[in-house]
Amino acid sequence: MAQRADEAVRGSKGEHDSERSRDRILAAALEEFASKGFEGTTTAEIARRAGVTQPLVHYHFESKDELWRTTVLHLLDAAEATFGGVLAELSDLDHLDKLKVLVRRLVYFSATHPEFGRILAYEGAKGGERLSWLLAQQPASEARLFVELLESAAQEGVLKPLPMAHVAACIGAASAYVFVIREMMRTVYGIDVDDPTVIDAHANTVVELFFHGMTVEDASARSGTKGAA
Amino acid sequence: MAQRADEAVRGSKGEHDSERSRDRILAAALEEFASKGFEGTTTAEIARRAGVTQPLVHYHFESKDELWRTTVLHLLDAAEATFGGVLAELSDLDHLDKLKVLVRRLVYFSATHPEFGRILAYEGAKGGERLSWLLAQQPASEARLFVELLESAAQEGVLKPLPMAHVAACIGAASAYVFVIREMMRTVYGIDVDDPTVIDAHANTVVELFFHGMTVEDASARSGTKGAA
DNA sequence: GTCTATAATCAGATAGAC
DNA sequence: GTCTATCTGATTATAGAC
Repeated sequence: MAQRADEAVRGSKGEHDSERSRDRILAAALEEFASKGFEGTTTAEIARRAGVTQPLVHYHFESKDELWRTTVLHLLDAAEATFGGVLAELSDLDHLDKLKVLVRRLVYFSATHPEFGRILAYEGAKGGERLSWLLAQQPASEARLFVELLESAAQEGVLKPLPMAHVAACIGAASAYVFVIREMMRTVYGIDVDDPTVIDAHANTVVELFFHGMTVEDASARSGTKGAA
Repeated sequence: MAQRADEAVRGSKGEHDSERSRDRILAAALEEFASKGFEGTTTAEIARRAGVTQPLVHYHFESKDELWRTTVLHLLDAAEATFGGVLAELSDLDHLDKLKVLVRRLVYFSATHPEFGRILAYEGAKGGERLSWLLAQQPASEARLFVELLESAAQEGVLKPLPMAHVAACIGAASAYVFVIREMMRTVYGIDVDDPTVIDAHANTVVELFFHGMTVEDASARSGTKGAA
């Protein structure tokens, strides 16, 4: 289902010996682009991180721009693997339960691929050709389904009539942000967002917040909303 | 209340004629640093934007690093002007109403100073000296008061017992994100986040979401189940 | 205070040996 | 497939004229 980011499917396992260097460059590029943005990233630093020389980057990927696109395609593949077909799988659930599963999956994806949120924030702020290209890719445009699901749920009466583009942006932001600003969470709160316990706590918190709010609403005050510690 | 970002208070109005160039450089630097990050920004582009020559940037500000710090101090001054002493002003309100006012003010600040969210996301992801410096400034450390207020409210029983560092991060992210990714909101949803109507809608949405949730909670539900459009 | 000119370094990309 | 060497242009910063 996912579009392959690279050129072709290898015939067998280690067919080309140097697959390793290429992959290492790609992994290094992901880190660099996510932490310094496109303009702030240098191919020399990517090469250093990957343990190869700078010209090798240009051998495996024509240009810095092409390397960025390949990097983003890999991220979109991962997103597709996480979200592709999820609505079909969940067709038995009602809208509210579908949404809860999706939100939990979004938190999990953000935790395991914080680079995606970083790159999206970086390019989404700036605009330009790279953003247009990114948004034109299939998995990105499928994100609209999330908004549509929210709108369906509202029409059904299980969600309040809110501007769902805003709601979707809020959920996306709240799900991803603590993982995007990893270093800041560590410095300010001493929280390690790579800790599975923390990821779980965040998922629970996000679901509770967006579905029921943080206010203790009523008289019959429910005690434990689970998971929060 | 705010610490002055610049070196001194001018004696009178146009004392030094060229205040204008300096200010234009600072404004240009804000745009550039926010949209391309520190590493991706060049002093030449800042100069071009400000309509001056590149060496003038170094005349008014020693180095690129120093220019970045001055830029951030101006942002922190604006934050201080928006939030400084707000808790004192609101001392008559109960915790819940205080929080609602703060959240609305946060949305408003994020809308009028989207550069702050961008720079914070950029540096917060990367870590390093600039982030440490930023977090050590007064207005940044005062942000902890927000978490403390959340915790007080929870102890009082008006908020659910949730991990408030996560809650604060979620609120901050949801408040700021749509303004951070301005270009993406325009491209994907056709929403102009500079429109005062949109800012208002976002504030209302954020308050509703975080305080009461998006679910229609109650018993007197409509069982509609109309066709899921 | 602002400019032109320029130094010194760094960036992306290519050529060619192995 | 990977390296060394290198070209060209950009980038930060300084020097010095006006």
